Amino acid sequence: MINQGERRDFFELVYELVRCIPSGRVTTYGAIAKALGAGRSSRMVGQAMKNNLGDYTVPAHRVVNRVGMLSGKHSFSPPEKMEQLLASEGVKVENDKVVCFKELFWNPMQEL
DNA sequence: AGCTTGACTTTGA
DNA sequence: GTCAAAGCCAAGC
Repeated sequence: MINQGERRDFFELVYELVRCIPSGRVTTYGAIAKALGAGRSSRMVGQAMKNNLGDYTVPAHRVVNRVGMLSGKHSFSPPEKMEQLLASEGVKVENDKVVCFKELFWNPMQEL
């Protein structure tokens, strides 16, 4: 259980889960939110990521929306950094979308 | 206490 | 299959 104490903010829980994402794999905001028991607060996951950019170091590039599109790539220092990082991990990105997203998708609940 | 915002998701056409 | 509209949840003001 990633949820040791629900005292923390939603953001921290998101950070922990995102840190657990294996290299070369990606997941969706909804899956994260659901894994945390937040239900449909997928938007908040994104906000957490944005917050992380300034405070914590989390592989936010491995988090995409439900269709595998790099929704938040614009929030990266250079937007191109996101696809670059993904490419470095073996994830191919085409037109801001993850190729074979279905195959690369990492289900948090399946691993946890 | 209430309203606005958001790196989303789901549903209906 | 795609496009537009409504919904949900939590944080920030």
